[in-house]
Amino acid sequence: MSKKPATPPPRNPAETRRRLVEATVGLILKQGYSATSVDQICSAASLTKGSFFHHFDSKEAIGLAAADWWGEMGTALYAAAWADPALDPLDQLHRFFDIMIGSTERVDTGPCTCVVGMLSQEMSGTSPDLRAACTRHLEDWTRNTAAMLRAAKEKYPVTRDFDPEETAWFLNCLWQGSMLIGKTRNTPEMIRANLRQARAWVDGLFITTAS
Amino acid sequence: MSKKPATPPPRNPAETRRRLVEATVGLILKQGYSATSVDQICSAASLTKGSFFHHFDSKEAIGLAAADWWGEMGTALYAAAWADPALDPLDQLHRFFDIMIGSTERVDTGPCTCVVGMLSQEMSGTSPDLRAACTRHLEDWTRNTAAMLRAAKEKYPVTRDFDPEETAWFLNCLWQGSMLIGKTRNTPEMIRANLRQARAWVDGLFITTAS
DNA sequence: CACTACATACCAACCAGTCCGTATGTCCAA
DNA sequence: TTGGACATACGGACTGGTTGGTATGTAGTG
Repeated sequence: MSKKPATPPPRNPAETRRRLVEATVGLILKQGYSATSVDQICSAASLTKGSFFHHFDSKEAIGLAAADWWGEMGTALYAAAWADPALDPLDQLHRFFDIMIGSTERVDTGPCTCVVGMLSQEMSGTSPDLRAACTRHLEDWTRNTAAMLRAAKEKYPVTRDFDPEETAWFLNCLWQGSMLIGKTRNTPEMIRANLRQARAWVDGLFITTAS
Repeated sequence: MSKKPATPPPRNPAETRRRLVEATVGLILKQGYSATSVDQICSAASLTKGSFFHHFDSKEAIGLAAADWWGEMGTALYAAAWADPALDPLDQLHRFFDIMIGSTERVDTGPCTCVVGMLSQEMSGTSPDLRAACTRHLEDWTRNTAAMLRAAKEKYPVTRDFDPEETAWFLNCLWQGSMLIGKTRNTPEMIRANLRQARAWVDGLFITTAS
């Protein structure tokens, strides 16, 4: 008989931290940041408050961590579209829309929603740090989207001039707004319809020999 | 000389109720619904909690009242665009965009934001009643927008077919998303750029002899 | 042993909501 | 015209529970 019990309390700080952040992300997606209490986070992560405040100085600190976690997850998700420079920029953009449409199909986690959008809406006015974190992630998203548009603009003739940066913000806002209003609806069908329209709009910017 | 003192304790329930609702609207716009306490509402309205709960059964009840107040204000604001059936539908749509652009110019009340968007984001997942109220107001907005698009579609030849309803939701989501992301930015310039792009997009749907 | 990772117990402030007292306006009868 | 009955409007103290955060203890680890 070994002295160690079968499942010794797994003393794993990195894993514990990850559990706390992921629990926070889940709660923010369900009920928002303000309505989420530290106690709820702790019980969702099967931990106590003492442990929580050992890993995070404040509730705001884990809000920042949740925003960053979400940003990294999003970057990884979208990487399939924009990370391959060999891919045709228009194909990149199509993959990009496919990924967004795909994220409306996971109904198990409730409606399609976004931690960064949630935090921007709730906390931009009261927490400069959270606001800055959201700004950063939104700018990352936009920068990558603008890069695809710019590359497509260089490769293909355009039907009318457009600013890739402005267009990227347009798409970002449409995406965030779709998730927001999508929460009030029973199906994600409207979100998908918006993405189809946006895709058609982007396609319409370029003249391709194929079509 | 009237018997009434110059400033009698203003026993005016309708006015009191209005003050409570408007204070709530202001606080929701600044810091969101969850982060707004009944005590804050009371002190903003210079009232006490006893009075508050005389007029409203719960915090949720004044949330509903705030949503409705906002919806009515919005309807009144947009009425200048869509209430005149004699107006050319494309002119209606242009006025519509002018009104939205105009509401980004009031910087005195902080960034351009929306009570219904706030409540949708924060409370759709936890309060069916608030969610229903938001759904209703968003559908009103979309219905009126779709009506303008439909009228324009009947009057002018179109460059490509489109569904007025779907397009209206597209515009609504863009508008909400613009206000959301606009909170993270220092100027409303991005919101205005989005509205300009949306206006150009709508214009591009129709063939007008003028252009 | 020193240090980290976590638990327990606790705090003052705050939360939504209740209770009750009081001031005010309304209606009706004398 | 007076005055009392009654409902409404509001003030203010209070409650049980929750909030974010702290102080302290203890067990595992190098």
